[in-house]
Amino acid sequence: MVELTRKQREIQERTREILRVAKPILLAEGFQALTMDRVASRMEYAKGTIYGHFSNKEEIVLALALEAMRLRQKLFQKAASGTGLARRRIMAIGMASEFYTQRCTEEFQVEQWMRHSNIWDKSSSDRQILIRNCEAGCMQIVSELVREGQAMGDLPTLERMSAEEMVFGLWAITFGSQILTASSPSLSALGIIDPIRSTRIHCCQLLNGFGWQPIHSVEEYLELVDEISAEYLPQFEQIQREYR
Amino acid sequence: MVELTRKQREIQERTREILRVAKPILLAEGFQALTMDRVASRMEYAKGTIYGHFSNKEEIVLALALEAMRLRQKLFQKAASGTGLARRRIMAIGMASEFYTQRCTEEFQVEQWMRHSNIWDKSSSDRQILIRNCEAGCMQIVSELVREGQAMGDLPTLERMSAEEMVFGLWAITFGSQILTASSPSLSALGIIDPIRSTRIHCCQLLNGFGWQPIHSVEEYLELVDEISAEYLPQFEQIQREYR
DNA sequence: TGTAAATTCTGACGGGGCGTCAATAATTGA
DNA sequence: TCAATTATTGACGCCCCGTCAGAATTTACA
Repeated sequence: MVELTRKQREIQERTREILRVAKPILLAEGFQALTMDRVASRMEYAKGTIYGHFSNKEEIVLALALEAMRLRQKLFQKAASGTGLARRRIMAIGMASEFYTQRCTEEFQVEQWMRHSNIWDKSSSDRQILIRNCEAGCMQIVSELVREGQAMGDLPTLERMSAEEMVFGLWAITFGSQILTASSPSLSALGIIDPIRSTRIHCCQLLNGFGWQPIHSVEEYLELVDEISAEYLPQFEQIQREYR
Repeated sequence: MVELTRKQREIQERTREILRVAKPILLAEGFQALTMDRVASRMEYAKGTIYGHFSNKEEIVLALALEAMRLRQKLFQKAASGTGLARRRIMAIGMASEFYTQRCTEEFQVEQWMRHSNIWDKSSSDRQILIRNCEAGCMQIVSELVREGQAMGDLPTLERMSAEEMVFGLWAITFGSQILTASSPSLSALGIIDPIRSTRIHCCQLLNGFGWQPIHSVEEYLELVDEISAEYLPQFEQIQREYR
């Protein structure tokens, strides 16, 4: 690693400070409210200085998103490195994902901002690549578990369906649920009282559908989920604390 | 219905014209590029006149989105009113949804813009309600089929899980897949070669997981899907033509 | 320590979009 | 025909973006 001069360290620290200032603005008042002038005046620096760190406000959002995704990846790693059969550890990843959405609300929100095409398209491809890599990292953690399940004989391999494609199903179901939950405030008016419970059940049924042993009844599964949840919660909270 | 004066009809026609002008701008160049000045100058009207129809550009997007969702709803209705058991008709709705994403690309995209919180939050609650109602309408079409399946004894009812909550699973999986497909250009780099096929399989496995008779093997299911697809395609295309 | 070069910081500026509203034009109705 | 009503216009004030010439500060070296 290259030695950094005091100046360089100061600049790096300021980059972090910009993100610290920008985050609450973005989260509390939305992307419109996040203006470079505002960030600058809150930091008591001139606007030009901020532009020295981020060439537009979209870059700030992507930088925040990368931090957020790193946290997600750590939670996934922790879940994947737990005990038990592959299916149990896949479930733990489900819990990690739930924890992230529920307890790291702000990070989850930032990830949503990142996906907005206005924002994504205006930021540099360097930063986009970093994020894609992180996404691929998360994906890989899960698909390794699927491969493990297949290798152990717990999960029948399907003709022309890779581990990644199976993960795609779980990803879609949790991601879809989360987006719908976040963007349809009237979900309960539509008859969906407890979307988290529903999502858990759907994941279970999907895994059952694929014949992943041990098959669980919904009741068993929900109990098991609570058990796993209790087991990992302290570890997830630890990771969250370290991140702040 | 109230009689409209010539003037009123002209105004209504102009509202439609605004949407016609705005749509390609939004789709080809994004929300940034959609400016009131631009719409006005293309229509050879003053900006103020446009503001007489839509009080901001977000409203234009929501108006476009409502049109799009009406089309979706019609496709769903057609699928739901087809022949066969409830499970077959649910599959037809899957095909409708696929058709919409694949062949009504523009409408699907507009729906995505609508979901952006910047846009959603800035438009009037009147329009939001119209959209919510349309969404609820789509939901209801599907949940009726679930109830029918339960009533016929093909689908076991689950303790504390409503028809709507089951639909939520299908909705999440298709919606999630579609968003991921649309927003992750690198999906094939992640190992997901054919996301549509994957999504079909996941839906099948979810329904299998819930024990919805007749249970299909993946192979059977994929063949059946092709058959259903061929059956409905002309009808879907007809609806699409009427809409344009 | 003094000073010239290099680096960092500043904020005024041009460009552009938003939404408004007083003024103007067109239409209606008596 | 003409006053009242309704529709249309576009200049205006406001705000934000991203830049860049010049001021301020730091560094390097005699």
